[in-house]
Amino acid sequence: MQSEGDTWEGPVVRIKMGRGRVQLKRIENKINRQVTFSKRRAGLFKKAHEISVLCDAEVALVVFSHKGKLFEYSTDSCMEKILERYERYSYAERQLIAPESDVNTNWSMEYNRLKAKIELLERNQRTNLCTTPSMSSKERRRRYKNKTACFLNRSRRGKRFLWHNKSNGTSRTMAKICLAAAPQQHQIQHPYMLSHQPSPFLNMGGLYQEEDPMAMRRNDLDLSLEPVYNCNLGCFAA
Amino acid sequence: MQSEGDTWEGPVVRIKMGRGRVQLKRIENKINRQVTFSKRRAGLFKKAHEISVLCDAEVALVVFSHKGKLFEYSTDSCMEKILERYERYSYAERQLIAPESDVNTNWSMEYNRLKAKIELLERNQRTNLCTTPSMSSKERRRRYKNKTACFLNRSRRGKRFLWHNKSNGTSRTMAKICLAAAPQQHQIQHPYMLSHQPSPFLNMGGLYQEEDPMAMRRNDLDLSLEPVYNCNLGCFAA
DNA sequence: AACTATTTATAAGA
DNA sequence: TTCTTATAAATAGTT
Repeated sequence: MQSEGDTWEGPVVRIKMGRGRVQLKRIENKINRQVTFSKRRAGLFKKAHEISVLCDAEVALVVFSHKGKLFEYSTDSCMEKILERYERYSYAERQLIAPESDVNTNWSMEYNRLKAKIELLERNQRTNLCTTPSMSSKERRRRYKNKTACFLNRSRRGKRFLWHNKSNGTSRTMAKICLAAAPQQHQIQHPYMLSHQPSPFLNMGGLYQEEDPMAMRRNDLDLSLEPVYNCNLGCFAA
Repeated sequence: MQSEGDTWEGPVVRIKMGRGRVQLKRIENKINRQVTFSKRRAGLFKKAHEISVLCDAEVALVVFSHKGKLFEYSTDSCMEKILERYERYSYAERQLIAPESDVNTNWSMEYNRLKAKIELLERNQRTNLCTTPSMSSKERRRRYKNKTACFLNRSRRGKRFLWHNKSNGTSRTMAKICLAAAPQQHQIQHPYMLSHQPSPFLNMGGLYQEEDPMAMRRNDLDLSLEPVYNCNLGCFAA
């Protein structure tokens, strides 16, 4: 793309980077969009990592490409924990904002009761990781997932993950990895620094299309109440 | 901080930006850390927004400052939806990783039952926005917050959020807002572009301290496999 | 909050 | 994809 002369009036909707100029709007050219996505994604992840380290912040970053490929980054505390913390925060936030609203005390109480119960169940589940024989295949799979999740969580909780960069023969310690899963490829790569050297990991065929609108429903909000707001949520503690 | 001469060997752990040089490690000076956090956060959010627009990507970014203040950014599709999508991906992923596991069906069933119930209750809550008269002030505040969140979410889900930049008299269309909740302040601001013009929104007292060390644990390894593999995960669709 | 000296990020092009 | 390069953007240290 050639620059269109030297005029440059810069409303917020325009940005200029490197050579040429770009409008802050969707890049129509598929190839360019893909290239830009790769470059900027790497830059974004790098920035996320830097701020987390320099400023001791907790960061969770989720990116879905236009094609539905997932890329994620999170600080040591792990994605799930950060998202849980986020939910808790949002929850508390919402509560704070709407301090006067009273009507259904009953279901409100019940609501809390269920939450507390769920908290317990979740813990239990993490500990036992088991399912009953009468469950449906779907349910079974869900259980399975949970189990795996626990396993992963445990791994995450441990020391950092060591990844060997085969490209140059050196090994680097990376706290985070960027896992990209797509119809035709699945790779683990360093979201920053090593972003130019993706390491093939899994490669599976198949197409995934998000077609069921209900499938978009949230995993029930995972309002895991946890200790962070111990003062406010103490009542929910198991 | 003065540059220490002109030598510059750049291992991965070092970065140089602007004047001076910086090691990619926690900034010990509290003031500097805070300033750097603000600047980089603005930059990070801006980048996140840019990639989402330019590449038509869906982005969710959650940042907790060292002090526990929350900052968030998400594309139009809204944070909750993106996180839901993320959960689904991760879920399918885990399923793929650990396809064999099953044992406690009973509590498992109960667990799901409760979840479904909560789902309903949550919807109900969003509709009614009420609290019981017997709740503590803290609890009341939490309810309140919830209410506002709902409002915000609704705004987000609708067309873009219009924000008037009073500084220059022009109005800009911003899809996202940055919601910062903290002990001493609560504000909504544009995470990018307008990051230097925070708009006071709410200001509430209260102290929030992240004291639980476990809450800081990291996740390393987020092996999210995602639904991209419909062949494998189609069965998980609701 | 501004101001810059510099470095980093990146759009094109190869 | 990956590298190179010209330039714009980001930002550390200052004011």
